[in-house]
Amino acid sequence: MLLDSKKIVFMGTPRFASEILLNLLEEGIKIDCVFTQPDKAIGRKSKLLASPVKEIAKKQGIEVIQYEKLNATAINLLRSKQPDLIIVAAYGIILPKEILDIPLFGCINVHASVLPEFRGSSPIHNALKNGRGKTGVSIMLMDEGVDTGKIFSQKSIVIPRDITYLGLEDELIKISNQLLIPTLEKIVKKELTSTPQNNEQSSSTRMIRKEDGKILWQNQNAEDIFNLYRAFNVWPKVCAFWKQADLDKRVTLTFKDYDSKNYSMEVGQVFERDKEVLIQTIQGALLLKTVQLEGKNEISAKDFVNGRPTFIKTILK
RNA sequence: CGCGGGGUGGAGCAGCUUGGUAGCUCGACUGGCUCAUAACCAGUAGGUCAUCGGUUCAAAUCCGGUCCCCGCAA
Repeated sequence: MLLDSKKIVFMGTPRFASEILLNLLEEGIKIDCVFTQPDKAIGRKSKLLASPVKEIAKKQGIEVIQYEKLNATAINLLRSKQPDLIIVAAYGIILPKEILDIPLFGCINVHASVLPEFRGSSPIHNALKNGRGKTGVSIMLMDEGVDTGKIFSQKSIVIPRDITYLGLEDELIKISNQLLIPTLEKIVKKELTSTPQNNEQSSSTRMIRKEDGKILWQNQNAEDIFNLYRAFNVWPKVCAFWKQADLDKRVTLTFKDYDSKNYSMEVGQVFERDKEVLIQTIQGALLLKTVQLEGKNEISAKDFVNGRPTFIKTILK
């Protein structure tokens, strides 16, 4: 394989990237070193947490390089490595032009959407949140814009209606892995042409914020909220507020499904039908699966209502 | 030492402020009713109240230490 003779650097941070890195290694591709974001202080004890990419690299004995941003030192370091190819997947740090110019075959990005749709940092979340029926992955040559480079190859899949973030991410990892090595081989053999993106059809996504998970009862219908749940199931999760003794307590919710029927209830009101716990929205009702009250564990809607019968009939905000 | 909530039969909660027989709903089991049931009726079992120590005639409850779970913030 021509790829074997190339010096490859990998850049990535979250699980989407680490699974791609792992697949490359399992397929016998040699990775010279890995760039990933610095360890982040996380949780109540502010423990430092290494990125999934770092975990994989460490296990495989690959050098790990961590910079907050790619400054002159980082650029010099990378230049000294003399890579032929840089593979980038969800790295989360902008690559300056000096970096893009280093490798002979360029910086190749694996992006989890069918570009030019959903450029930016949260393509998977946005495909779900917007209720898309299809999404996919794109492999492209990076340029100075955010996911604006010329496309080498793409593959799309159907999004099942009941899939949530983790499941969709798995599917996208799978097709990325199917697509990446053949694409790289063709790039190295110079057998592949790249096509520019149609900028007029582009859309962009930003980083997900904690408050994006808050349900807006007056603006979002049952389908919107269900899609929000599918997108943010892992993080930040969707939440609402339950007024108890004049205190607004945060409740984190998950749903089984939604019902497009309307019941004679107020928007945000909780009620029971056929042993299920439902919440009325401006259009349709949500079928509740689990509830987590702040400070407590996540439990099934049935158990929650059992211990707190006053939850029924209350109106969530 | 970032802020806060919590640990009570198998599950989810109440009781704690003002110490004095551990309670509710669900589940389990047994029996009954029923063509039948996830429904209904009657009954049974199941908890050293996270843990260690202190105060007290007496601690789930008050005080202190430890472990574990969770929300917020970063």
